[in-house]
Amino acid sequence: MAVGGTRPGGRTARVRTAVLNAAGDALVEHGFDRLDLADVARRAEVGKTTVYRRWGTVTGLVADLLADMAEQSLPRTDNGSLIEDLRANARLVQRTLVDQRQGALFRAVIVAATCDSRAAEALHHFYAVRIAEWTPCVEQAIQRAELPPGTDPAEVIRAVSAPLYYRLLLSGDPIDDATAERAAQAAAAAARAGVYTTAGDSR
Amino acid sequence: MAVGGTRPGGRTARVRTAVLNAAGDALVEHGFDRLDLADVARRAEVGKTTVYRRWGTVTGLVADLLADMAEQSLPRTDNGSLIEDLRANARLVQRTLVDQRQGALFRAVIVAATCDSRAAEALHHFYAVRIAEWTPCVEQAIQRAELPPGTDPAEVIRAVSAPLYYRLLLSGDPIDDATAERAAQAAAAAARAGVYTTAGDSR
DNA sequence: TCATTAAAGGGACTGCGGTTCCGTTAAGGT
DNA sequence: ACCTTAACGGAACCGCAGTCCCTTTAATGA
Repeated sequence: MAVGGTRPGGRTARVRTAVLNAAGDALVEHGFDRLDLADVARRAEVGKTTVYRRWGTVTGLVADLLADMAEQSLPRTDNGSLIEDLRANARLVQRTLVDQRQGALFRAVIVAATCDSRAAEALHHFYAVRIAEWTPCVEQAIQRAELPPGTDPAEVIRAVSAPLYYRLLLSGDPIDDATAERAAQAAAAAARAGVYTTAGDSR
Repeated sequence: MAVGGTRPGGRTARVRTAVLNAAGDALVEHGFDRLDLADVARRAEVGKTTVYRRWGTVTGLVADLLADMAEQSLPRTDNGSLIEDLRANARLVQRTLVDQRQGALFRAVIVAATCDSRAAEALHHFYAVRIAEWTPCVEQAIQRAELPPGTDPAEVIRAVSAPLYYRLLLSGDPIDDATAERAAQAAAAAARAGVYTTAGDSR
């Protein structure tokens, strides 16, 4: 007999992906604040009760959606030099944010994080992982003596993304190729100048 | 007789400030998604109907709140050198975002902008004005030959804020003095390296 | 001071997001 | 193949955010 234990079998998994996809669609169409769980259930061809039981709230659902997105992260490519690596990273982020669907999802997920602590935790984890994936390229640059020793790798990677997100969320300016290029160049210039060394400030 | 025309007299203005203050309090306490207009009305000691009639939606109210915030912007100080000016700017933004009330308000306003086009417009205008206030310090730096000619002033100022907002919204890392200092130094280093020149890239 | 009329107030009403209850389906162990 | 039970589904139900309607207040001009 089947005593205790969770049941991650076929149906449950199928429902989860269906609901997560539907939630993504609904978010892209209506945005975070107009998200109706009953509508998600309808799109997923799933009982409304199921959605409420398993996810409960909009932020809970979005948090799970984020966890799902985190699983399918593409590995970074090695491009030989710091600036090439940072450029590749900037382009990747740019493409993601500009993409109709992905951009809307990111906006929704960020919004959810400001409202709900679980979503916030998921988001912070997501970015911690993403950043960690790219830190090796900075470490390599330090070994190549492209950057001063003691440079904080994570800070360099974050510096590449920051201007792009600034445009996405605050200024509304387009996130074009030139923006990505500038973001990569700026991070590289600041890093070379020793701004991100943990020890101290070297002008 | 009083024919036509709006009536911006005492009571109306009094109601507006009362509601805006109450909305701010409620936002700080509950956050954007838990904002209830009836609750705002209660706090403002104003009829629920009035709030719905004049602002209609949560995003509408937040948009007006932002417009109100835009009016009371403090003028920038002149600190003699580029790095000192950027440092002052970074500190100002840092203080604002760290402040319990202001930080929550900014988060709410940014969230509203992702949901509602009017709020988005208000937000973009707000930052355009804020940025414009600080561009003179970059222009002065160009004249002093601290920066290469052709440097885009707005881009430099945005570069200072971007890492701070990144922490506020995405990573959740603390926005401390060191962060502000690094933001100012990084923007200055990138600008000196010619990253923000419109002409082209001077590595 | 008085007439006029924006604008605010109060309270009943309603549509819908979210919950509850209970019957049905299928995963998975034996 | 069969039994057990986690998980899903349908539908009635409920409370409250948002609307409507009508009354009251006070800003403004003559």
